[in-house]
Amino acid sequence: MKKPHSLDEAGLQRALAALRRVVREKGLRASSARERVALAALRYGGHFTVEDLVRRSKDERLEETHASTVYRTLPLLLEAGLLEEIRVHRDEGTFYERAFEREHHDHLVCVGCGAVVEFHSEEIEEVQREVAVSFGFVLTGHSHELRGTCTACRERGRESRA
Amino acid sequence: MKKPHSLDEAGLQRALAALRRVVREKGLRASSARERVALAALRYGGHFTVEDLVRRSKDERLEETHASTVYRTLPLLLEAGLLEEIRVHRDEGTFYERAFEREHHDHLVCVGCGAVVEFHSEEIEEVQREVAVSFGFVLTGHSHELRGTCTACRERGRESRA
DNA sequence: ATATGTGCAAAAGATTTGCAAGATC
DNA sequence: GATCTTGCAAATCTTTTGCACATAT
Repeated sequence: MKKPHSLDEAGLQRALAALRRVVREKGLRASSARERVALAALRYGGHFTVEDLVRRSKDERLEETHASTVYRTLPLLLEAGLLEEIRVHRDEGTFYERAFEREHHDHLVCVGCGAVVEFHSEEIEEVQREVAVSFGFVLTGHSHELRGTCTACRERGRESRA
Repeated sequence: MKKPHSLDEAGLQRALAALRRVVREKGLRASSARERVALAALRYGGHFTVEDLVRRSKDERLEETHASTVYRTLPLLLEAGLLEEIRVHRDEGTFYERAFEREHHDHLVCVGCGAVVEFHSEEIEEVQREVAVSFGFVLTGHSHELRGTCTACRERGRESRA
């Protein structure tokens, strides 16, 4: 269970700067609620939902940010490259994870116990680019999730069948 | 725009047989509603939603199958290998496509116009298996979607910026 | 006969939207 | 001051569930 090292203070500032840049480009205005959500998201260790952000977006005065505001802010955070949407986790809703200043990775999920492993394959990334080019596309992103059963779950299966 | 050739009558029968096998294995019973949904799905050319299946699941007497029944049937169709769930298409809901007797493929989507291209890379499939093995997993499935901008959309962008 | 399947309505979730009040440029 | 933002409530949408009746084994 590798814990993703979090951004330090300087990293947070760079991330906020990236957000402000996008906000400015779009002719929008600075707002503290938006930055509260961004900080909550950037500080989050693993995968999180909108609900999680609502709860953790409290500031010193314990002001929460409403869910609708979080929903309105998310597209900006994605566009600024602070977060990525992920589709791991079975039923439950939509999850996100930090993308800013973090190496890209995809996920391998156990359909038995839900364990999630991160992986990265430069070979796959390369083939993806080739595929895109061959169809005249310029890649802007991708999502790639592998599903399978982990060793532990296969053992468990064997027992219960015995 | 390559149209996926559809299953012929014999193929439909093989698919229904696969469904019946799963149904029997689970100790469930034969039902015509389930087969109506299966047929509607198998006959569908491209990508479709639950709503689409409801509309097209009419039989000779124009009996529709209720959405709740479609929802209850889908897991069986997936398990029987008749369909696959896909995550292409931006906002809109969940889509499915036929998987039975059809070569596996993934999708490349244009974020500008929504065009969807199917691709297949044996090299990627191979690396996926290697990755899974390296983490002690046995693969049961995956979803892989590339996003980018197609040639036409890039041209359009250039014009409007001009 | 008994257990499963289906239609229908209601419930449950997640996300979006309209609006009045508050913040920013 | 004009315009963007936010909180809040209500509206939407998709999917799930409870139940009474229909159907299959």
